Amino acid sequence: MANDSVLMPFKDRDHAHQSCLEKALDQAVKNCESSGVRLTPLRRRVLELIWGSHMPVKAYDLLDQLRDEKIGSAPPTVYRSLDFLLEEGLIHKLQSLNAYVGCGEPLKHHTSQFLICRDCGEVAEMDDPDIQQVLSRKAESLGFQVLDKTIEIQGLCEKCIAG
Amino acid sequence: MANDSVLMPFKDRDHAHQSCLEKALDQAVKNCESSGVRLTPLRRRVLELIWGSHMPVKAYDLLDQLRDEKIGSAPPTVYRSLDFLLEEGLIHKLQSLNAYVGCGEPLKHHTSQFLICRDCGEVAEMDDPDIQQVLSRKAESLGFQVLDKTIEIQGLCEKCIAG
DNA sequence: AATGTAATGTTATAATATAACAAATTTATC
DNA sequence: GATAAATTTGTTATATTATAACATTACATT
Ligand SMILES: [Zn+2]
Ligand SMILES: [Zn+2]
Ligand SMILES: [Zn+2]
Ligand SMILES: [Zn+2]
Repeated sequence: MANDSVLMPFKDRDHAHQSCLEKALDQAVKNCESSGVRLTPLRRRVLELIWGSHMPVKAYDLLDQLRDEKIGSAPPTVYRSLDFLLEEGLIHKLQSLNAYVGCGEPLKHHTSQFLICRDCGEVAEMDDPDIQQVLSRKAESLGFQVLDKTIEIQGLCEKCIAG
Repeated sequence: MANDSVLMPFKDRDHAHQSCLEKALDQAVKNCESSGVRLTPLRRRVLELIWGSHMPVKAYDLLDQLRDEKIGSAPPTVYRSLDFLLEEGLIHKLQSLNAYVGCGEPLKHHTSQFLICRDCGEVAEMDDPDIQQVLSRKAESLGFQVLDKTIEIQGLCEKCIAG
């Protein structure tokens, strides 16, 4: 079973996360250069903080961390950065958690489907053509024009089931 | 194409909504009787207010209406009723809107997929086996145990496209 | 350097939701 | 029916998530 559709799988706790972080930042730099937008130090730092793990991060937790570092200080600081990163497709918002995760494939804009583990809190990101197709077909058959999709599956990841 | 999977389609503005409301309340009474739980006047009224239309309703709008009627008065009043109605499967929460809609098929608990029109604000509810299956299969192929699904498609309904 | 635009700072407030405890109501038991 | 237990609702306070409005700073263009 080819799983190209999994953009960001569940990760082992001891995986080399530094490379996830570096890859994400490299891609963000490229992405912003080619879009002609500015990945300022603040925006870059917010992205780094979000990529601190594969768990969704809350806006006010980001704010606390920024305050510790004497960067920014008020909600608009972090929400503006989040808006920027969302618009550039560098992060996603999980509507069912009011939290944010780094995008596993930021080079092209796309919609995703998320698997959210209720035990370990990690998130996996997919962009599965079969899922997209069945939803698109269904909407089309009802004369509905799709503009955006929110698809978030909550449950238990393989490792947490294994115990 | 048989569309049993559509539990609550988009409705014409001039449809006989009274019958939607009565059906929903009748089913709620039956549902609660068979579950041995109490559909108190407050809970019943909140359900009625939610069924005032096919548009999602916000918690604080419900609270304002209850205050006008001198029923309840504080956030916990409405949130408790919402929790009750959610647990009984009589309403659903739309995570992408922080708003609530009546369930189109409350006699059995189920997950749904929602189509949300950004123009008219109406919501259609589906429980489509093809959608459920493709998601379940995908999750299963990744060793993920599904506990809950959030599937909300935003776009334009047929009538709004027609203009 | 002067000007215009974009980004960030700052203060205040809006919108959504829950905690904790008291009072009232309903149900169960004697 | 009186009493006790459990459920529901009331009440006050607070937590959490997000935006509005306007001032200041940094950057880019001329
Ligand atoms: Zn990693
Ligand atoms: Zn897990
Ligand atoms: Zn109706
Ligand atoms: Zn519409």
